[in-house]
Amino acid sequence: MSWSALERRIGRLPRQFYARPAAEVARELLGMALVHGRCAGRIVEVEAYTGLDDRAAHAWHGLTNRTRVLFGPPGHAYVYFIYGMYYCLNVVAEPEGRPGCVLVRALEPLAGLAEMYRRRPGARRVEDLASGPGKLTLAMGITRRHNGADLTAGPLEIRRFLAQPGFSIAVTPRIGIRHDADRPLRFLIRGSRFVSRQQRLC
DNA sequence: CAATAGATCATCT
DNA sequence: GATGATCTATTGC
Repeated sequence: MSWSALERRIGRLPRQFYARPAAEVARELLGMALVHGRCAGRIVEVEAYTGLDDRAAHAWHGLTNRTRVLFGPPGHAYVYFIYGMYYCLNVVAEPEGRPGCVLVRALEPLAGLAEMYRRRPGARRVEDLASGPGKLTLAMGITRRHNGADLTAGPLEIRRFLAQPGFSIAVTPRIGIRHDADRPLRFLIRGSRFVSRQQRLC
């Protein structure tokens, strides 16, 4: 196999992967590997936020200091602080100027488990390490320093990995929002033990 | 099991 | 000054 063919199968996702509608990017991020330092996890749950037409999206109010990176080029991290305590990691989607994004909600830990347990003292089982948006940023050591980070170059990466087992995708409404709460924009790997909540189909 | 309270602060009204 | 894309511990059945 040529190097570029191998890259396409196991390499870091290129910017054009992200320059598509948020729901499409969300769906395709399932099964990819999020990597930071020695820690890595398989993405098993995501939510799409479609931008200006989505009352649940931060970008719904338009461009502010906080939402600036959402309006920037795709393939960057949007990390925000919530409930005075937790960080949430999003991936900026859509072409530049359109603020769609994907919230990464749960990971199946793959590597660096000892480090993850150290950062998540409350976790008793592997399933507790990164089964929620706030948990996974803790486990992976992601903070506001990563806001705006380029996922196609730099320490935080998303990679395709070889030997991806087949899986099917479940779709449900998004979790923890008030507005636009019925849109089917949450995507999970069906049957995964590592998702934030058991699936409610729609 | 399910339901609920409390922690705690950046952001925007 | 209110709110929020959460998590954990605790209470109650």
